[in-house]
Amino acid sequence: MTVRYDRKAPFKSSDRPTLNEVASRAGVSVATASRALSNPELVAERTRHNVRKAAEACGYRVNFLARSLRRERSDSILVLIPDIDNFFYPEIIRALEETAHGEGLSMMLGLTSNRVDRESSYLDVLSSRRADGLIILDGGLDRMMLAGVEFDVPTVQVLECAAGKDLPTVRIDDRLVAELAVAHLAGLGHRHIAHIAGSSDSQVAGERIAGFRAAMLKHVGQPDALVVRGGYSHDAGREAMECLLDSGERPTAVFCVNDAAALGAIQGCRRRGLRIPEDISIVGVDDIELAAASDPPLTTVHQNRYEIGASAMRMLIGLLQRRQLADTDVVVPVELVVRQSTAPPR
Amino acid sequence: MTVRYDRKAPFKSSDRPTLNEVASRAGVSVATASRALSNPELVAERTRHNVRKAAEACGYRVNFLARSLRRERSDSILVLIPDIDNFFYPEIIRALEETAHGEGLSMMLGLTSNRVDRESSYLDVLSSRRADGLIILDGGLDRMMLAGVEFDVPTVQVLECAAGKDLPTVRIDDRLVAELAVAHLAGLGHRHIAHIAGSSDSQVAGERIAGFRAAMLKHVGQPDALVVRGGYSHDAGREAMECLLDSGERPTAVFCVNDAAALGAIQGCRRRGLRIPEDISIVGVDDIELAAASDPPLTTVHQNRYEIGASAMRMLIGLLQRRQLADTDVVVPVELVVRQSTAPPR
DNA sequence: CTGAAAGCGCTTACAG
DNA sequence: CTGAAAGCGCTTACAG
Repeated sequence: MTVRYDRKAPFKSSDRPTLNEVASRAGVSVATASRALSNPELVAERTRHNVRKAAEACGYRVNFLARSLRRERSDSILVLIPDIDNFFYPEIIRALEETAHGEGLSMMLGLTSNRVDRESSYLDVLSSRRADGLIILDGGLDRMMLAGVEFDVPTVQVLECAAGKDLPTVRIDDRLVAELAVAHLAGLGHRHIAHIAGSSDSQVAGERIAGFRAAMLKHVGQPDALVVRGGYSHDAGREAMECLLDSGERPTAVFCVNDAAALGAIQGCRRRGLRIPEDISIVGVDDIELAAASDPPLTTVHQNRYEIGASAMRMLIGLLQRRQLADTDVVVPVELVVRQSTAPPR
Repeated sequence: MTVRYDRKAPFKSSDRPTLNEVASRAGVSVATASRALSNPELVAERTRHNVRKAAEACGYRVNFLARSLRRERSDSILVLIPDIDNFFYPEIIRALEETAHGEGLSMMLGLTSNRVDRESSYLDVLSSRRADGLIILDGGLDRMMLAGVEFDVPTVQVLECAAGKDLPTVRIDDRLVAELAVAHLAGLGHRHIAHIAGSSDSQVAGERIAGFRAAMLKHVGQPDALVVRGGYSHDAGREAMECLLDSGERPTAVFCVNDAAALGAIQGCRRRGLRIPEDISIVGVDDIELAAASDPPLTTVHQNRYEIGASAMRMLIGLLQRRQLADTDVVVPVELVVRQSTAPPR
């Protein structure tokens, strides 16, 4: 490997061969050189061959900036996520990236910390044509709509897709998530089931609460089941669990809004001297890597995060190519995974 | 919020106002309009004001593709990481992104899965001028050098910076990491200390092994201390620990190559009926979020991942601006964090 | 302080 | 199948 980058001299892009160079080496016009490289079927085989050899000989690489300016598209996608530290996102990002890369698109990543100012500053990236489309996770669009931000770019919303009813979305059925969890626990014989919920401004949390109540009515005949506000983090789950136990409540099972909270809840139970699953059964949601590795391994509702990411990117690519929008609202299936954190009540 | 994007009609970029439009609204030439917007100090105050008003009136946004073509830089950075599922990377990515965004640069993210083909396919992004510079994590450059890939773009290597001695790097002192861990354990009175190491092709793993041996010699006077091959994952740590115990070895303390392996090792100990820290003390490296939340909270060598990412991006920005390269090899400090997974031997 | 002009490197109707 | 020409939307020496 030769590292040709010279740190003393300025990095000159003009040293690089252009299509002009290729064309003259091959003895054709730049138009023909362009065709030979980008639309080979428009050109005689002989010409094609000559141009390709010339391009290779001088190490030609197309200048995407020029191509993009001319074609009026950047072949780049902007992905906005609120918080990359969340264990939930990395696999979605991987799916997005691999799907984009497979189609020859680049992926720009923007982190918003759920802040409208960051979100709207990224819309500049779109409006300045650095990206052709937007994939936005977890309700960013909602916030922007509330803040009155205007935008006009092909967009797919992923999860937390509340307000933008009109935009294409990829999500899961959060009521079904709760139904699966409660049906499992009720099937084991539990009747005192509590729900540690997400933060109150989250649409996902709301749907899971509604699903929990509906499922409790259906399977246990209990309309006003116990719901505690918690959050999506380990700490939030632990604190909610400790509060719950300290308040004198003693459910035999707890359905937690996600795995992080469920793992926190397990820790909270332990601190109060309770064993899992002997004293309390715990169910999470997400099926993060840690769920299987925890002690005990966590029963949870699996989300296919790769599929969520891949669907979203495919949908956006379809939008950009103006294919029909048949699947304008994809619901990715979920599935209960039974492990050792749940057991019949004693 | 108005969603002006019309799904039936093609998305026409030509609907958008150009500098030409702004110029004629303001009654000046495009040259002056450009200056008023990009280099306001070159223009009379009156003119500046008129141009800005005109730009605002028609909702003008600069076309970055055109600007980039003209300026011969994309104001975009490519970041290549092997594996986003690793808990270690997200905070580095956040630091990279925030630092880049703070300088008005976009960040493109490429995932390589440690595969040379993916890595070199991303070099195309550089050579086609979609990005001005490269930040590469964890030895990708090494592999490419071995594979004979050529490239010539401003680059900063982060961690696992073996072969490219000549390129700017940001890393930690992996020997010091081992020294801190062993000194702590030896200070508690441990003499039978084992090391669960990383995979053998990793330079980081090699340095930590070397540091471990040196520290064992220094603090315990034992030159051939026990080293077991493990890996960077929870499972690898657990399996290594189980192997170690099953082989009849019974160290009183174990220094693990990272936190994931350390948490796995704790689980392995538990499965063999051993308590942490009463029977065995465990030290990790990284200080991932989980380290503090685990049971018991893990003693570990903290890496400032945010600083690693931010330094790398700052260094690359410096390179691109041809500032001097004084700090061409930054070593980010590490620090021992003592929690409850270590105690004196019984 | 301002404008006319050249040019960044491509792609693509339009003729031939 | 190929070439000459226009143009994507900017920025920046160069004159004035």
